[in-house]
Amino acid sequence: MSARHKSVGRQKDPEKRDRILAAARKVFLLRGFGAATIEAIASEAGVSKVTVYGHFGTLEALLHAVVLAEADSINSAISRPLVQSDTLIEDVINFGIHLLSTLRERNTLDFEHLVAARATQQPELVTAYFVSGRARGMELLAKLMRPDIGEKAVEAAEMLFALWSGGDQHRVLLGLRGPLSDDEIDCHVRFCVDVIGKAYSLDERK
Amino acid sequence: MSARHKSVGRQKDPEKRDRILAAARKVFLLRGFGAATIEAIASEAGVSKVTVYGHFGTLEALLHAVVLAEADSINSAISRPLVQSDTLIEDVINFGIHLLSTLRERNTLDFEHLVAARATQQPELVTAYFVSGRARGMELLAKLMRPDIGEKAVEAAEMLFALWSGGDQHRVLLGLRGPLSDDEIDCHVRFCVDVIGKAYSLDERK
DNA sequence: CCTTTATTGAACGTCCACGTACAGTTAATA
DNA sequence: TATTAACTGTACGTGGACGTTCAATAAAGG
Repeated sequence: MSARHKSVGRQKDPEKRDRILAAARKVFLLRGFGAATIEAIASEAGVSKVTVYGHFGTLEALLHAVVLAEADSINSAISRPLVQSDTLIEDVINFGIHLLSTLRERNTLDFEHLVAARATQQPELVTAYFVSGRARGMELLAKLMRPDIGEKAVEAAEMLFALWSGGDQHRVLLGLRGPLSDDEIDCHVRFCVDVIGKAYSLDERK
Repeated sequence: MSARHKSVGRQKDPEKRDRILAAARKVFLLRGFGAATIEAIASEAGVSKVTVYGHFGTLEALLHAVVLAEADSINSAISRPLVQSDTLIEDVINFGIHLLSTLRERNTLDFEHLVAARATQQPELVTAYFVSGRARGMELLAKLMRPDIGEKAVEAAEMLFALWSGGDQHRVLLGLRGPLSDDEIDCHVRFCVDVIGKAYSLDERK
């Protein structure tokens, strides 16, 4: 009955799929998941409603696809090859600066909200977003510090992440203040590294 | 025209107001804001729809009221008079344990989600929740440490908060793992205090 | 060629929640 | 007592989005 008709008949247009995704992205961010409708997305994509149903079945599936794509993009932004500097500490600092610069972007913030809003109804979404975002970032950071502090690196990376994204950055996420300035990021990142450095005796040698 | 008819005619029944609030709380937590309807809340409260419109005008207003009430309750839970112990550090640790015990509760987590989900559409909600929750907690913690480290106390309190509620507690919030056990809380709280203690030379004297 | 699938545009019936209105009651004040 | 306003139950019209169907056209395979 339900055999795979792979190469029979017309193909689904991948370009339309992309247009739908882009439109969905736009609508979700603009109106939030609750107010987003398939019809609005179809119209925004310049595509018929039936086509949307054909590519993705439901709003949830659409959101899932959108978030996955974006998580990937954000993630690869974070893990972009870092400039190697003289000391390990400088490397860590650069990583932090780069991370916070990404986290303060309007786009990133909006996506965090979008995902958080669905935490109860679509837990897999959160998992996917977290795993391909934060989790990979932490791994990278830990790898960076491992030469110096060994197995404690994972723990230290987690603490650094917590410090970096807590405090004022958390306020930014909640919309309680505007995005951190470059100076604030630099200052905050270094300060946190200092704190963790003392606790884990990260030192200056390379 | 629009004079205040304060004491003319029947009064709005405060008990019904409470029933509506309780019902709204239940419905919001159960179905999320997006799927909550005034009719469902009215029926859950055993009250006519018109009465709900009379007490609160909109769903948003209802959510606002519900969140304010809950934030107050959570907040007063956090700032409950602490057991005085021998050392300042023990006091701080007790505060942290108490805080994390509150944060891991299903109820608290659900409310954080509810608020986060509305961050874009109802920013005032986030502000209110944060101010009467986190912010007061931090003040208290800072006050606790001020005798020892003076003006740095605010900064230190913020760092501690970040460390405490980051890492695994953050995973709990995202639904990536079950709530922290008592042991985990105890251990984590002490460890964080240790880290911050080293950076700010919190010491054992009282 | 023929068959199968994708896509469109429009139309469909359904459902659900909205916000309001009405007539009748219950409770407060003056 | 008369007045004013809070309530109830019910009903109404409206609008929005759902998910599906249909006939027609376009693209891909055998």
